[in-house]
Amino acid sequence: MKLQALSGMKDYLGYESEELTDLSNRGLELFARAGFRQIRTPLLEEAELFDRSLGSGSEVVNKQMYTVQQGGDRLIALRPENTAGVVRAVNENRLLSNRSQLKLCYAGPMFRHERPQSGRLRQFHQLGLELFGRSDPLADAEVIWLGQQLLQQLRIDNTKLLINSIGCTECRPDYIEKLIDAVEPAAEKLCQDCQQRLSTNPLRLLDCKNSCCQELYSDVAPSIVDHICDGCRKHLEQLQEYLALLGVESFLTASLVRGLDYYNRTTFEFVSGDLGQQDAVLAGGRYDGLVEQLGGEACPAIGFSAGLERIMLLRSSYNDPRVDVAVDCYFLPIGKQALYKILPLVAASRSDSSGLRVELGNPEKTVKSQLRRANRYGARAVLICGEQELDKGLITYKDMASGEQTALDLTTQKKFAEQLKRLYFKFN
RNA sequence: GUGGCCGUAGCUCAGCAGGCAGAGCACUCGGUUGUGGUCCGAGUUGUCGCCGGUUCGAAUCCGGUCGGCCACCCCA
Repeated sequence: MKLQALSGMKDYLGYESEELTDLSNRGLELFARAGFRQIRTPLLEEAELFDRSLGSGSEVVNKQMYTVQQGGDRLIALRPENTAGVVRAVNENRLLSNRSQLKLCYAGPMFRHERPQSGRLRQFHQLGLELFGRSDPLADAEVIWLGQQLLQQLRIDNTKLLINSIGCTECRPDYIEKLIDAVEPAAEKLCQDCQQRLSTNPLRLLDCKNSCCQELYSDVAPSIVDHICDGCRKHLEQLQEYLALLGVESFLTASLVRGLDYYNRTTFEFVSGDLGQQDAVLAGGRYDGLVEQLGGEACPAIGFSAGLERIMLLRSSYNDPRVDVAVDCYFLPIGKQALYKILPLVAASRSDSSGLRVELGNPEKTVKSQLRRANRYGARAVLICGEQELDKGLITYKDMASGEQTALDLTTQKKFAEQLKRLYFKFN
């Protein structure tokens, strides 16, 4: 059988890999300016960590984790998301002792075993941040503002910010009860999935994509924002005020219910109409109970993460940046003697401070074919060395755009480098 | 996990009521001395995704499998 990448796993070639690195770096830099320090946690964690944080009933934990049985009954898992791991690390390294606030950011691969689609891979990359120790809506506003800044700086426009509050442990159970009461009488009209949800995860009824269900809910289902407690409502209202103040436009969306159990109060999602069904580019929410739930001192927190592959999809649909990087100087030796002369110059030109991209030809090939290749590489300058040059201690500088040729003195390397630079910048 | 469409040269694809595997682009070389792009000429490239079945004969029909795209589910 032919060897090939696993389903849903992708090779990032050339430009794609470079862009992935570049996007991560630009994001982390933006976060750093807002005081976030980097954290890099292991790709593997105990599976229990995700059971206890995301919720053992959640789709991600139930069906999408890559797990490995290790030793006796120890089950380990490739991380399907990063918040749980970060919280584990915060607790384990006691990062919250002696401080009231902690800001962390990260970028790296996540793994979910689901059916691949555009914008959905089994190994994908997320860029995100977590802010610990702040329960005030100003923290939410700052975090959401950073999300918006990130998208803006990466030239992702046409996104829409959806926000919602899913209440807290005090008020959510009451709401869920009311929701069930309202929907249950009509249970027979619901789709299969919703009938299931009614018993397993009633909140998720709200974001069913079936239009029949949606119609029913808009008729009978109470809106969650009308039923959250005073504290939660004030939090939401204050957040909306701050967002307005920051110039961040948001749309209150009662159906925005996220799939991970740890969220409370604020949830938000930046969605794009240009991504097909996988429309969330950047999403997150508040998770005030998680730190304690995973064994730490109680500590409120909020965070988000962005899907880098989805960002790349959006960028390529707006502009087509797939241009191969051109070579600056192509060294062209004619014969082995010339190679001996040229090789040290190539080495020097690649390592000096000029930053020039340098390519070396093949001394066995004809001048014609080497020049062809130099041209294909987009070389701006070619440095030719053959018998004629060797005799005189010279090297020929050829500017590819004009075809103009100049002789450079080869007597000392330093002198050569200076001349090369001068000529190169004269022509470019 | 469920369903629909797809898989032929490095790339984009044609060929498919069963009869020698194709085109464009790309690539290599050449168009007399050591000069690219444009032009002209020549040439190379295949496990037709894989395994099996039907058949005298399968890229073509059938079954399975792997991979891709899309939708559901769910999510970044």
